[in-house]
Amino acid sequence: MRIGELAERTGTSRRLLRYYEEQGLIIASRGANGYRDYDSATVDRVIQVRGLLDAGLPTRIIKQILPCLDKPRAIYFPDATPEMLATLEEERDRMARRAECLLRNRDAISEYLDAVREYNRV
Amino acid sequence: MRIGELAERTGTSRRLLRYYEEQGLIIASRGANGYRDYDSATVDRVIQVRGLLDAGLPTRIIKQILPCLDKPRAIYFPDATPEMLATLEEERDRMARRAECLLRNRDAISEYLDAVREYNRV
DNA sequence: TCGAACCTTCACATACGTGTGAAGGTCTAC
DNA sequence: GTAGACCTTCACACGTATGTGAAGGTTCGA
Repeated sequence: MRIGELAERTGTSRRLLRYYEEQGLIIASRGANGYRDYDSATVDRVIQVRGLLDAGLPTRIIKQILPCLDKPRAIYFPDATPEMLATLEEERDRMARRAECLLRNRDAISEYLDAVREYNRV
Repeated sequence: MRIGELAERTGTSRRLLRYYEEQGLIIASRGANGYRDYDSATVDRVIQVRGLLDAGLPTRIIKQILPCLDKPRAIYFPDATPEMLATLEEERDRMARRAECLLRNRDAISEYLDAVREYNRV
């Protein structure tokens, strides 16, 4: 698949797809003419990357957690240094805290909306 | 409380506290000398704002959801226009999606870490 | 064979959160 | 009264994710 199709299927501009590649978040092989050629699994990968970016993670961190997300495990574990594992744990906890924060505030909004609806009903 | 104390109690630079005020996220009264004077509740407010910023929300959105977060309700509901309510619902759902994404990826990281530990144990 | 629609790289631009420093006013303690 | 610690506004700068456009090569259908 070429970049135009990937862009359409992920709702992402070509510019950003090239940027994600530059940041090491996706990879593309090249045809004889230099055009990028994407594996169909890249669609899910891009969607996942966008979700994480939208959740506030910078590309630098996303790149670090991507190896965890491949199923089945493509990476052989000996590659994982203790520092990498520590970073991952830290980042995992950070994500949990972010999620908690979001859910707490989501609940507050819901509660507020309920109160407003109640008010308007009377 | 003046800006220095608030900065220390929230772990936030003075520069950012002024920025948050400029963005309408916190308010400060002014002493006769022009110094900002903060209510003690501002500490929690700043911490909440930082959590939301860290979770990827821009100040523009945070400003919109802040009225939901005051307890007890300081805002009288008639102020809430239908458009505001729609925006809030939308943003609430967006936050839920972000949280989901984070939790899903947190789980994937945990799983990966478990697998690595298992590998290293053998 | 020509034009449209795709692709390439390169580069400049913007919004946003944040850092930093200048130039100057205020307060407190010695 | 002066030194130091606080405050003020203003402005320039940076990193990151993104937009946009130029200049040019490729592919494909009429």
